[in-house]
Amino acid sequence: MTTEGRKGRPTDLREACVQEALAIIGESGVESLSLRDVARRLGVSHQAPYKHYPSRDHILAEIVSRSFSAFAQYLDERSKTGDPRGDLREMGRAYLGYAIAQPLHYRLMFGTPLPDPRQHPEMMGRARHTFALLRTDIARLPGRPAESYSDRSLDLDALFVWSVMHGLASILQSHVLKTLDLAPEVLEAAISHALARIGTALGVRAPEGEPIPP
Amino acid sequence: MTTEGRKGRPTDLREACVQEALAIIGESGVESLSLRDVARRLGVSHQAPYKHYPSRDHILAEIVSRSFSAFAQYLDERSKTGDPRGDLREMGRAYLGYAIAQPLHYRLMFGTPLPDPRQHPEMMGRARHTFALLRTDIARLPGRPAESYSDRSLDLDALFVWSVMHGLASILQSHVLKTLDLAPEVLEAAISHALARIGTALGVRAPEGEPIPP
DNA sequence: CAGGAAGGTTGACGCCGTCTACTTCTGCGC
DNA sequence: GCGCAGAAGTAGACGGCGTCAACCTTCCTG
Repeated sequence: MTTEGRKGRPTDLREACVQEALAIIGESGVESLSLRDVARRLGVSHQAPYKHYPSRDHILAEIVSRSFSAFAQYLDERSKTGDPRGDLREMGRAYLGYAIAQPLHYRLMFGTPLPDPRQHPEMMGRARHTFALLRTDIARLPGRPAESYSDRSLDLDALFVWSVMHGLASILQSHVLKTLDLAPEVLEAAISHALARIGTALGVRAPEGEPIPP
Repeated sequence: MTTEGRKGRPTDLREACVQEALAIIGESGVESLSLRDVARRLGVSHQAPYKHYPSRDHILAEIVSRSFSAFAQYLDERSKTGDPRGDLREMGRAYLGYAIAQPLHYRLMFGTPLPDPRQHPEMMGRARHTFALLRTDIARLPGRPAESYSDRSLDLDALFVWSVMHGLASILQSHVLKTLDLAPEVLEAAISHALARIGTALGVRAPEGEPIPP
């Protein structure tokens, strides 16, 4: 192994900076991330990180890139039911579960202005991959013969489904939500309800006797 | 009138600070807003704003509050068709239109961590008002007899519709979207498509011969 | 062995928010 | 008419930030 967990001057400072920055973001969010703090926590001078990253934006891009990787991997590892309807639902659950479990990392990916994307193609590749996962799951839904389902309709529906998930993920974490004084049961049921509504919107009928999946 | 448009030492510095800060946010976003810059642009010492606001967060809260007011007013002034389906669609259009026309103000309201909401109740009142507008429009939809439509279902559907709109608004402005290389027609049609899908999701059938409203 | 690059250090600059102390103006009670 | 309190504005300082520049080690290589 080439890195040490923490402290005692890491042998691989470049990697240690990323890890420490990830930890800081997970604790208190992107906006409170400072390279000086990273250096301080690593017991290293405030300029040391600059030997490995030209600027704060560059280390941020690296972190965003890894967040996308972790997110994509998480979505890929979701439980697969074999049933297209179930698969899409599990995808939605995985998406929202991640957003709620890692709110600061989620915000990092989708909630803050990113550094110039053209300079970080692999980060963008991960984003495309995630969208492709969603697109595939939707394409497999029953009642939608592939031949009558043009690419554009598919893109539009993927965009729609993504909007619901991203919107709900953002809203569930937003300060605004707390002032609405919604009943706790409403908040608990919000995800299942939204996923069921997505099913309805896409014309997928739940089998009889299965009103709303738990 | 008690304020001057710009320059020549405003008679009402408190108001002028808000206006200048709004302008800065509209130009370059919240994160680049600094009280020193505001003071500089107003030709006033860097401490002058602090005579009217205890901290940066307080002036920010004032601005967020006004953004909510403007947004709520905009939504209230949307065109009303008299038809519940059309009203909901126009509401969606107004919402997304505002988000796209004023991306930085929209991000200010929904995309950044807000100052402690409990200290700014009127700001929260505006947010509640907006949600109530949406709730009312949904309650009026046909095919949903009021008696069988419990408050919780209504809340859940309002949350769902809001998720779509907020999600789409965010995604259409996100850097991530640009890397997906979607066809321009897809992007143009995205809003209408999402609004139509909302209709389907809520069980509202479009009249025959009206596939997707323009 | 010379030399040079990679990696780390110290110091400085100009930004920022914020604290404190000083001035200037204004209105009000006496 | 006077004095004085308080509001409004100014000036300076502090620490934190990102970043630039200069310097020092260490170690690998031609």
